Amino acid sequence: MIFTLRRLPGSDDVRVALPLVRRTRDPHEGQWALPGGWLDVSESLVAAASRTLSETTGLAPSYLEQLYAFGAVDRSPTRVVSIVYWALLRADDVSTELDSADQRENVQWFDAATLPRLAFDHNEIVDYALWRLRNKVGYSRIAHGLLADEFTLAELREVYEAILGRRLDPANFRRQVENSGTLIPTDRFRTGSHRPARLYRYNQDVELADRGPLGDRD
Amino acid sequence: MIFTLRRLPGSDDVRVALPLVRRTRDPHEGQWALPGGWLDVSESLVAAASRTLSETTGLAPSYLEQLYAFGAVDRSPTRVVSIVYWALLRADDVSTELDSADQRENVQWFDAATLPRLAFDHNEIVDYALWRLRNKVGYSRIAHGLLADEFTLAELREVYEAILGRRLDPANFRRQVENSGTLIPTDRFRTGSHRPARLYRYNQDVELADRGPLGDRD
DNA sequence: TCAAAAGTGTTCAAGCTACACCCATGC
DNA sequence: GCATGGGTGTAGCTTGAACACTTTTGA
Repeated sequence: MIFTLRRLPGSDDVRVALPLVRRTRDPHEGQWALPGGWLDVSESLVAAASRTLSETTGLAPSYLEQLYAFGAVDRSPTRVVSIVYWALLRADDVSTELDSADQRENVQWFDAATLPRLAFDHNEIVDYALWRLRNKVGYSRIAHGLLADEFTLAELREVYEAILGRRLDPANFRRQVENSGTLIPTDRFRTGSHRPARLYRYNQDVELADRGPLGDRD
Repeated sequence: MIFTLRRLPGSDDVRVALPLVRRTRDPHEGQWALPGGWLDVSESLVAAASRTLSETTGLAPSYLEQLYAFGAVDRSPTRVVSIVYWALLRADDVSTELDSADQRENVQWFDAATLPRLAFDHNEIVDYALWRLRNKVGYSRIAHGLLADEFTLAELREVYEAILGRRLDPANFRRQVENSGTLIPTDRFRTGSHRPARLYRYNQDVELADRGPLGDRD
């Protein structure tokens, strides 16, 4: 499951988007489904997730984490246990790649809020992943995975707003994120419209204890 | 992975305890390991976890949740992917069963804080599960899974203290848990020493949004 | 000069912490 | 009576929400 942000063409809104693949074989042929693949005998779970991701989008994720193992007996005609991972892609990486994606005609990007009916139990999986994403944005720095190295506070706030689905007070957001100690101000500014905004970087030193003793392994 | 609470014989302290099984075959023969088993072709993941649990302890869990899927290539001589579940048992259920457990000589209960070196990567798995338990006690009502139907606030606080590993202020604990709306006071009291303490039940109606859209399924 | 975003200050309410204090029971 | 845990009250601090306000740019 791959998430990124896209600016809606007609409006100023930023939305969560994800790529789906059209099924070309019989269980649910023609329907859209999450990209997936089989685990190789000598391949770790993350490695398999990473490989599948790259086969679908041609990109390396900026964040990758196990979501859940789905194993109900009736979720597929044949018995399948899916160990689902979710990933974040930076918007600028995606945009440089969109043209080639057009050529993979069986891959298409969708707005996460308005998905069609998907194959298998994939709608439930997406719902759960979106719930995790919304939760996690509050207590970890995954927003970083959706931004370039340097960004303004307004851009960071846009990410939070897209994920949480509601507006945040710019003044309070600034203070909260500044006090968290995870941001380093640079001496560069983003100009172009109105008053220039200071650019920030994420502080790599702060441990987030995001995943507890699991850390970055597995 | 099975958790319960036990009162230390010598002291008044309550500690988190878990059962381990002694390996009787070659990878890590003789070492202690988490109970586990193979997934049947027509068996859901929870069902397999539940079955393994009952085969180990002869008991049904009061709480059962998927922990994580471990799939590093080198975690076992042969390739094994373990989808680990964790469970809670009520202390009183366990104590009625302890005698028969003595007969299963390859099963033994350990204090979670002072475990020996376990087989495979099982120490890491326990660490991660304990971290999840500590986190989760803060925002969900899993403490319920370690208590009888009716309990005093002091007993509930003991559960929190055992899991978190620190003392809590009785006055503040009372207010927090009362204001959470998850407890229903009964008109019964626990007598026997000093002033009788009111017994409480958990309010089954409150949704905890514990696992998000996953709910109790899978 | 004006619109609009960047950035600062202030107030209010809610929640948590520490701790003093009263209440009811067994011994 | 008195020790002890059950239970209540309260002052101080921190955090977050709301919103008024100042600053700096492009047009």
